[in-house]
Amino acid sequence: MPKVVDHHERRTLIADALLRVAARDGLEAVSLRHVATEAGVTSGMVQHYFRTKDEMMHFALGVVRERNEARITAAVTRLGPTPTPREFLQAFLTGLLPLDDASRADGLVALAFLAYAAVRPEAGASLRQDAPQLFAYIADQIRTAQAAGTAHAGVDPDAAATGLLGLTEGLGLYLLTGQTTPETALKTLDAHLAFVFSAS
Amino acid sequence: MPKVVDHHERRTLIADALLRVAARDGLEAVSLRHVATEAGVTSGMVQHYFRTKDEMMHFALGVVRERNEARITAAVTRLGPTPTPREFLQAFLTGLLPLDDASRADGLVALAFLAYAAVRPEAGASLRQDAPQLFAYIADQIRTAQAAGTAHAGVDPDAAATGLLGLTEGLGLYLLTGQTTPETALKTLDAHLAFVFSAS
DNA sequence: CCTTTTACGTTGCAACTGCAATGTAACGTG
DNA sequence: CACGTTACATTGCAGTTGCAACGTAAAAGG
Repeated sequence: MPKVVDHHERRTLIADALLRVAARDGLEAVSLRHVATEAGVTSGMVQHYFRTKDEMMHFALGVVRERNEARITAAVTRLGPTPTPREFLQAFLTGLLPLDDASRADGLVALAFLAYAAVRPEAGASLRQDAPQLFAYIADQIRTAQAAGTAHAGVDPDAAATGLLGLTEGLGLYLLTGQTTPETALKTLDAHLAFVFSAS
Repeated sequence: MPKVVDHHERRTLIADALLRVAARDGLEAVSLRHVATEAGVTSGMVQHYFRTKDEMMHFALGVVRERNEARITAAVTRLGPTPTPREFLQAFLTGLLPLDDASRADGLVALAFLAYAAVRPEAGASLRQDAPQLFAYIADQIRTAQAAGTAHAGVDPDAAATGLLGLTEGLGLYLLTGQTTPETALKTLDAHLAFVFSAS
């Protein structure tokens, strides 16, 4: 085995360059040569690590997902060991929002990929795969709170979970397009949480 | 003045072809020649009615907005003369959701344009321009309901308006990506309306 | 040392892109 | 019936695209 290099590291390096290009100029500006120059390598090297452009795109999509996941787990672990369901959800959903520059850039890319995947079923599947568990998990949090008496018993956990996630997604969109401010978004999210959970 | 043709009609014809291409293959598949063949005309004609591709894009974006607007006003006028704020909002927000095939196609295109505009500030402005009035209008509906005693007095009308619109947008996204069903989306929207308004 | 495998770099190509340029036919107007 | 304006169609061009083909250097294994 000659000239050993960390394949995954190289691929991530290239994918990072791709994401920078996408965040700056949009996904349609992503070409082999653009990504290569952005990464400071030759286009031949890009071709060496990704046999096709679609393969590169797919890998980059995975990187975005990983980063988002990392952001959320970071926000949640910052909470401490035993958060209440409401605290947990508040941190979780806030972690989903593009509030700082880094997550904003990722959000823009994610938006571009969403449109990209909307007309490419096979790429869309990769986005959809973990959604059901997410819904179920959030619904469970609400059920737990209901059992503990800290959430209103009247609300349907599943509908509430969909509502919370959908609202977060929508607020994220508004943030990305500049139709609202971080303060308003956070306030709105809190207001919705107040609908689901009992006083404070 | 020779050979009189309805300019606007031709442009709409071309824009419609563009939207079909965009809905089927994504915005990046939109090229002069693709649009021309889809419309069944020559690329020369497309160039005749749009001096540049950006001009064509911008026009098509306007068509999408108009169609959306028409859909909403249709849903609202279907209500009858004196709807309650809740009925009105229910119809309004439901009209925003991509529930049938036609609005779904438009929604996909709108999503693509959103990503497109996210990295093109001048195009983004065209999307943002009517948002503030929309927010204010919805907030006013809630205020009216509060004055009439049909909405909970405790809720902040502005936050609730942002919440309703954001949720609708998020649900629309979930519908487009197939992460939820129309039934669930409508149920979730209803549940959120129930948070804001007093018992049905 | 020598061979084989890997890691690139370079070049080239066919396809496509937006767009300018140029042509032609038709129609209303003087 | 000219004639100028408008409505297209055709062609061409420079730039970009994804990708294949080929080349070279280096390092591990025999």
